[in-house]
Amino acid sequence: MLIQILDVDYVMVDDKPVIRIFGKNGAGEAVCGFYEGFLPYFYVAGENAEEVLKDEDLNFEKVKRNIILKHVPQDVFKITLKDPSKTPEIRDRLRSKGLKPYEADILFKYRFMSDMGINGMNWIDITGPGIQTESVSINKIIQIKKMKAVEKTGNADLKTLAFDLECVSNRGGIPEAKRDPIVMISILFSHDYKGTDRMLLSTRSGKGVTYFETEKAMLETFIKIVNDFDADILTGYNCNNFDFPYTLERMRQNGIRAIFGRCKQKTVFAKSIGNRHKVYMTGRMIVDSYTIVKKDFSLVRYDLGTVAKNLLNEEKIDVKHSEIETLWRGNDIEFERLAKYAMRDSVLAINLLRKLDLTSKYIALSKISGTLLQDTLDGGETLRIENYLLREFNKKKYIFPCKPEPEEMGRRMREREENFLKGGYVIEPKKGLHSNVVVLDFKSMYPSIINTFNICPTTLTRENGDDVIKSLSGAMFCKKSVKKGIVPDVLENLMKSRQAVKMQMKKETDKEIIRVLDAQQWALKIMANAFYGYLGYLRAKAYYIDIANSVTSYGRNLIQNTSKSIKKMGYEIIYGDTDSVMVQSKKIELDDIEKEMVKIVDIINKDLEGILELEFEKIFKRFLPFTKKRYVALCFERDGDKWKEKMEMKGVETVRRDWCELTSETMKRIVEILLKENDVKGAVNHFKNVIGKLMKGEIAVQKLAVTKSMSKSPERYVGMQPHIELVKKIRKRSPEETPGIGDRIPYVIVKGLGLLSKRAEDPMYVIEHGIQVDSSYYIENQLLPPLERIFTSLGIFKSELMGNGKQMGIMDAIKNHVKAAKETEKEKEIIISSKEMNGFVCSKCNDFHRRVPLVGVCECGGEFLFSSPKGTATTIVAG
DNA sequence: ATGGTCCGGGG
DNA sequence: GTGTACGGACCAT
Repeated sequence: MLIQILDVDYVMVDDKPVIRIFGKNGAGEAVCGFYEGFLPYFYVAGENAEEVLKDEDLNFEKVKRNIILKHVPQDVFKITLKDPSKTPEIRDRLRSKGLKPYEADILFKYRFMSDMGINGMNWIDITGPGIQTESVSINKIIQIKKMKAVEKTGNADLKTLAFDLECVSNRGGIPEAKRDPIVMISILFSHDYKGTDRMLLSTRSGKGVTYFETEKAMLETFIKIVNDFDADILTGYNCNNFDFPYTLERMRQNGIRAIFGRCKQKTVFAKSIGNRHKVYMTGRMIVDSYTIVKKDFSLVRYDLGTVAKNLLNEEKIDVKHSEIETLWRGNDIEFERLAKYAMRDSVLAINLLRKLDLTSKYIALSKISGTLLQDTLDGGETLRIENYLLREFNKKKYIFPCKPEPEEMGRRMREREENFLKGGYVIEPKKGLHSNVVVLDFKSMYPSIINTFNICPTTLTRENGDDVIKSLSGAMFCKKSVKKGIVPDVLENLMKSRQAVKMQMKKETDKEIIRVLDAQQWALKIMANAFYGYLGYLRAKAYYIDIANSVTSYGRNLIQNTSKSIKKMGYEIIYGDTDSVMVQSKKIELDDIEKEMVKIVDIINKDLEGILELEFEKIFKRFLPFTKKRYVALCFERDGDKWKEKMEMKGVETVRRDWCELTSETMKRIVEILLKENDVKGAVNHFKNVIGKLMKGEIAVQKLAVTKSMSKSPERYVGMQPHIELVKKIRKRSPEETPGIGDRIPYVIVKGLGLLSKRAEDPMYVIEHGIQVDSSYYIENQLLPPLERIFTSLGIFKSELMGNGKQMGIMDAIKNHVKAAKETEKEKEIIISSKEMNGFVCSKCNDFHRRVPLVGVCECGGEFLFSSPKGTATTIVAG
């Protein structure tokens, strides 16, 4: 029978481990395969290992294996035991006698999967008799006699259950699982469950609600539903860190065993690490939409409301957290609103998963690396690389080192301090707004370097000789002809596979298959690119600083040489970073530019070694660099016989948590005017225009609001913060509207005297009462900081931006100051001095203000002086 | 620059 | 479970 592997674990039966493979067959049925007779083992180097462990019931076998830094097979012991859980103890005994264990920290399930050549989410063909057992909640159980991996592209039909909790705390703030009960559980099913796709469990009765007298009864039913529906995936929004740990704790409080995985003996449990949790469940997977969205999409905020609106264009039901208790205790209509709210959250969680197809990429990563999907989702790159490398090492009779122990970590850290890891080479960008700049980059630079120069832990050698290549940073590696490295080989395969998948995609017409293939080629790229980082990661099992440094030194050399050659051909280099150079074209039409550059690329490529290859990547019709690693560009990329246009921003955020909409909007528009319209004056005018509108009060108040959340009661805040001061204000004037702990509070800064925080106001209140917002604040603190950087790179200073009629006190002062300086051609110094200026001091009362407290004069009526960091006021502001 | 702390998401 | 460990923004010396 063919099954797709969802999870693997083992249990001890009669003192022997039995591996259990949880999967799904093509018909969408859950299947479990039992595999007996596989025993845990590991290796140790050192003659007296047998002597050290003579009292243990172990099997010793003397074998020859390859190890890193030795170039002939070594004698080692293969130690086989019966119980996987005994390994750490035996491993540590060996270590305490100075012996070096290998592969002694590999989870038993991964030992098995690696040896059998089976991967997470891949298909296997298992054959054997069917058996009956009460240990798992699955009907189809096969005693595996034969097993083999099978190539199959598609995925089994997976059942998903989304859930969401509501609980009330009578003390305000986040409910405490030890104390506050769950009052509602909403559930949404991906597949029909008893004629419905949703259920709402609650300890209060109402319309459309399944009522329970006690929380205990409700939780027991929840368990029953999960098991009955037999979900493959459980999801929720932030369920890893809230819903699961909370549910599990409530089950504990109620004396219920959390048996809702596919093993009837193992409970679902959560381990807490700080305020973070990791949830373990056998046979099913937990996919938290929040975790993935946060990783895969760039948004300002990640609350479910924002996420649903931006990514799905679906609305969350608007219930403030502080309202939940009121609604729960309220009348029927209020209760119904809470019920709808609860249900919607489950709907959104599952919609995120399905409509955004959040799992495909991770499934592809699992298939390639071998890691189980759950671990691919929870763990990082290191886990995937090590899982993959273990298999590749073993194929070549290499044994893999263990995780570094504290002593080794110490050594690595000291070594790194003396001989630190150097990165890529960055060419200083040429200032200004450029047109027709071409990006040439090295195709998979680091993987190609590793492959070309045979850089690998298995080729690293300390003995010089004819068959050795000395890298630019001084490390030595065996020549390919003598010994091909495992990592170089693996990378070549990954890159070749990716090309093959891309070719296949071009021929394919089925949308669903194209989607899977696209995820696959993406995952192959991700895996290939992760190797360099892995080899330089301090905690990696196969970390060697020489290796990481060799890779980057070749990279720097390549980019420098390439840049030099292109200059020799008579072209100007505008910018370059690590694996790319940006060249000034002499043509104007996109097609001409491409032809011109392809010629250059061909010349460069003739002299490159191995699989290294420079590529024409794209054209920046307009290119505006600010500093190293920060630029905006209007980019044209080839798309068949057409050109695809897009805006590209590197290191420049157009949205930030603490910026109001006006700032983001203005920034986007100005970048657009500069890049698309190539109109510097137009950009300046737009900026002036926005400022003009702002000062005339023509900007919608909502666009000026910044939202922050209140995590504790206002009294407990030590410093002064605008949104907290606003809460205090609201409490005084309309206590019934006071926001609660955890609520998000939007505010705008209004005109008036006194501290900034004291001038925070509710946007709605501002509109209703026609209060004026503090335009100076918005100019100085919201608009100028990000935009000034852009304009400065074009040689336009604050003075020019702020000029034009309107008297603005402080602004005018700066303007005059800059003007005076300009006359003596000393703009640069001004930029520096205005950067160093960190506040204002009143000339009369000596009061220090970090920000301009509006209208340019101090509260006492005195004028301001700029103040430098050292505290000395330097420049007098003219009134 | 570097180091520590706080907070996110959820209710 | 052959456990193993967040990450970015922001402040403070």
